[in-house]
Amino acid sequence: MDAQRDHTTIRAVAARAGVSRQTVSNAVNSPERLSAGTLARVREAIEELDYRPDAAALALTSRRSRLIGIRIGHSAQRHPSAPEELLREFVRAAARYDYRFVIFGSSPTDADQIRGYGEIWRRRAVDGFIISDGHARDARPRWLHDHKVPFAVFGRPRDGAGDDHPWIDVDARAGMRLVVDHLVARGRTRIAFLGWAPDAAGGDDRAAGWAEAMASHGLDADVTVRTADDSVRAADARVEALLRDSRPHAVVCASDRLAAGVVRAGSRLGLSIGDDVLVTGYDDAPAATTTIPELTTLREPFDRVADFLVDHVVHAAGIANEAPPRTRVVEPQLVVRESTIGTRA
Amino acid sequence: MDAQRDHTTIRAVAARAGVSRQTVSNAVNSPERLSAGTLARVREAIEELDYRPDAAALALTSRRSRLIGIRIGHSAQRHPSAPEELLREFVRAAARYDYRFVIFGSSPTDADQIRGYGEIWRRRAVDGFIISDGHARDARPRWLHDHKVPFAVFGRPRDGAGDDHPWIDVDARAGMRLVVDHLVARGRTRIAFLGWAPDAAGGDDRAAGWAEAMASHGLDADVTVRTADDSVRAADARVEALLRDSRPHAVVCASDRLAAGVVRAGSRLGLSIGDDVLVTGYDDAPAATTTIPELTTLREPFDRVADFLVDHVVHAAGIANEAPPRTRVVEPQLVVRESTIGTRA
DNA sequence: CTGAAAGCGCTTACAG
DNA sequence: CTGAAAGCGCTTACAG
Repeated sequence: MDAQRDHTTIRAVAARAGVSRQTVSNAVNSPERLSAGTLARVREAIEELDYRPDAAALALTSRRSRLIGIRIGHSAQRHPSAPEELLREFVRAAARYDYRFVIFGSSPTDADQIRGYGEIWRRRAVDGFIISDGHARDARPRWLHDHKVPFAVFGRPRDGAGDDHPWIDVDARAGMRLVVDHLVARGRTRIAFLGWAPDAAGGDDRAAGWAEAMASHGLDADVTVRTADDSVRAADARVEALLRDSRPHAVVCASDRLAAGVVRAGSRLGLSIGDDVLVTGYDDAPAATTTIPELTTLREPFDRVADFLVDHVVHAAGIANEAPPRTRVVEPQLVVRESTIGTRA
Repeated sequence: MDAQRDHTTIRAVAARAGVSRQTVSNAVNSPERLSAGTLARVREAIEELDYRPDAAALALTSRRSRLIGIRIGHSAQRHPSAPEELLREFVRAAARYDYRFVIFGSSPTDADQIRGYGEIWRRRAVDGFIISDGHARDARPRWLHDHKVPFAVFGRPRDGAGDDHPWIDVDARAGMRLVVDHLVARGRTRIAFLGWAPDAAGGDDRAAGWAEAMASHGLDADVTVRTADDSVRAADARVEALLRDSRPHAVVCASDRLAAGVVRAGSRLGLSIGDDVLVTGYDDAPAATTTIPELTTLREPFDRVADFLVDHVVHAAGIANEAPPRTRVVEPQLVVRESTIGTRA
């Protein structure tokens, strides 16, 4: 049962090398203090015994767990709080500092999550948190800030909330401009928008971006439909009348799942998606490549997002690294597929 | 920078309650040893100061991190090593014991992963591991077993590998029987199978299960197609000839993505999926509900899988809980959707 | 350059 | 019932 018995400790290495424990510690942390001979001897012992410093002891003395906390589960918005692809980038980014991620669950409400942060923080089980699903009227940043917990947020503060914490966001407006420009270049002018019910979440930037881009081309931005949730089924049901009555040349969607619903509804109505009507998604989620035709969409640069967020938390935890700027906005990338250029292209 | 300064320690609680530090420890761990009065006083102090024992100190004295390691990323098979839904269940299951998960990355090769396990284990950064993507000729269980690391595997050992470690698996054969029975009940007899190239991964059980179920109905199991990878595109390309030449009544697929490819190809050929030809998937992944029509599929009981695996690791780490049986096989559940009953149903 | 001392925050025996 | 002692595995000053 007690599988933890036979770990090599610093004591064993010291005995093997014929030095004191402090000298072994110095060999690991301040090798320049040792004579070449001693250093070589200690290193050999470390090698032979395959010694690694104990994580708990290290955390206790350094007051640093080398762990970052992140919640997984549904978010207050319609997306998972941390899609797998993003999680993967977090792990990669943290590994640059020999940090790892601890995942925990909780309900999507801010209050429950704050309780969770508090519980973990009081135990000093992590060095900080990343909030991967920042939203409007978000109570979490303030709490973390007030409690002096290192953290950084994916998603900009809204409703005039202060910029008193680090955040990074994707410029959805710039993304929507790419989309609309692309559709206009394909000769479409009657371009509708399908989004979620307004609620100050990220979706509103997507809607606003579409409207702005339309205006910049001198086009009317008056055909808009909203669904209650981010589901294929809801989009399908909600968009059918639009497709039939307004006869748009293209439908710009706030997500790939919504776009998949448009593809469904359009196909059922006998429209050729990518020819009769162009459809675009957002996120480059798995749904973008399971439809017929595949979806033109916008991909967020998760790698840069993860680097930024991890850099901040690690820095706030006292690890020496270049202090990143307090905030940053990055642009999504247009991924062109059949849903806007047709299958015969 | 040093945000970690103002944590409440056991010393502060002791001072506040006017007792020694051990007495505070006893109040937390062995309350029955204290007199009612002292206990109340200590508890009040804990409450007022919002004290929680330090995780690192606890880990150091108890030799238990209350952390389980799991790798995320691509697997040697065609699936992600731990889809988000499964990860969520892991987190829930671990929380029952006040355990959490640490995630780390690595390439999909066994050798790299073993290196990773070793690195983490030597530091005693976790109490054990869960392998969520056990496969044939899997070198990881042996290594972990030989090094006395607590672990449990999702996926049964193959190639006559010993049952010397805990594992749980989903009975794909039983699942395929449900699928074939369902199709036969819908009056179909010419039932084809679309799977992956044989490679001793889990996919082979799915193929074998289909063949067995066919035989049990006295049906020929001779129409089979294999793709190189688990992609919609590959399935689409690969299945077109089958659909055209063999004219099956139904296509049973080894995954939802493959099934989505069949839906694509079938629709392009003018076949009505769910009527002319029935299609089934496997996994109840997001892809299952983004196709038109939505896919009948098999869902694996991730909740029971997670409970089993966590119970084992936690038990091996010395936490008192009921020792689960060494191995277990659970059955998937048939989820019937339009792809086998038509949209007019 | 190397090691004896003290301490990180806690727990487990063990006296009193 | 309560507290003084020793220790978990390490590191950081600080003597020598």
